[in-house]
Amino acid sequence: MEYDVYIQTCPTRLVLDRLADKWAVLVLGKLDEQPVRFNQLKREIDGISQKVLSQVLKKLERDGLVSRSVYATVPVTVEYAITPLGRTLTSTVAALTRWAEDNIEAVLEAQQKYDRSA
Amino acid sequence: MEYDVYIQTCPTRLVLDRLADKWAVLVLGKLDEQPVRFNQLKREIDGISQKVLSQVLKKLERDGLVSRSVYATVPVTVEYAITPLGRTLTSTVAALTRWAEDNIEAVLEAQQKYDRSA
DNA sequence: CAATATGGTTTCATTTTGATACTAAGGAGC
DNA sequence: GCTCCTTAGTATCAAAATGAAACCATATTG
Repeated sequence: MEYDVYIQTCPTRLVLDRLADKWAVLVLGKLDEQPVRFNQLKREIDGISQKVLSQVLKKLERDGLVSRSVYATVPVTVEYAITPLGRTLTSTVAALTRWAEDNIEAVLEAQQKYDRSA
Repeated sequence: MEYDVYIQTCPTRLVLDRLADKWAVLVLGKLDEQPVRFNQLKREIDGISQKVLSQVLKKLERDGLVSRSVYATVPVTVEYAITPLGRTLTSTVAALTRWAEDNIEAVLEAQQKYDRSA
C-alpha cells in the first residue's frame, strides 16, 4: 500500500486533518476516561460551542472512533463512547496534551525571547 | 502550577491549538529528518500554500520548536531546522501521521458503513 | 404558568484559509 | 541587453470555517 500523508489527495491526509484538531483531541481525551453525555462534554471542554461539539462528534462517529447511544429517557439521554478503533488512538492524542502541559513553560519562555528580539 | 488544557484560558490550550494542526504536524515531520529550505518544504508538503507555510513556520519559530537560518547566497538561502525543544515533540506528532497511515482502511470502512446506514 | 433540563439545528457576523499575483535581486540562456 | 528562472516571502481578495446566540420539542419541577 502506498499511503502517504504528504500527498494531498491521499485519504490519510483527510484523517490527519480530522485528528490534528484541537477539539477532536480534547473530545477523545475525555471519552478515553469513560462514556460521556453531550452536555457534560460541553461543560467539561471549556470554550467549545454546541455547534462545533456536535460537528466534531458526528465526524468522529463517522470515522468509527466514537459511538453514539440514544436512551429514551426524559429528557433524552445521548451517550458518547470511544470505540475499539478509537482506543488505539487515544494514547497518541493524550501524548499531545501531555506534551503541551509539560512544556508550556519552555514555550512561553521562547515566545518572550522571540518577541523581545523583534 | 495548575496547567490544564481543558480550561479555555490556560496557556496550554494555545499550544495545543498550535500543534493540533495538520500543517504544523507535517512541517515538524519533515524537519525531524533534516534541515530543509523554504521552497523545498513547500514542494514536499503537497498542497500547502506559501502563505500558510510562512505563517506556520513563523509560529513554530516563535514557540521555540523550529530555528530559522539565513545565508547570504544568491538567491538567499533560508534553512529551517528542528530545535532541541521541538525534538522532544516529534515522536508524538510522528505517531499521529503513523496512526493515520496504519488505520486509514479501518476508517474508510467505518465511513462507508456510516454513509450506507444514513 | 414560568423555568429548567435534554440534544441538538439554524442564522448570521466575524475569522481564517486558500489561490493568486506581486516583490526584489541576481544568474543563465539567447 | 532582454527575458526567464530561482530564492523567500508579502499583499490582496474571495471562499470557507468558526463562534455566539437564538430557536426547537419534550417533559418535569417549583
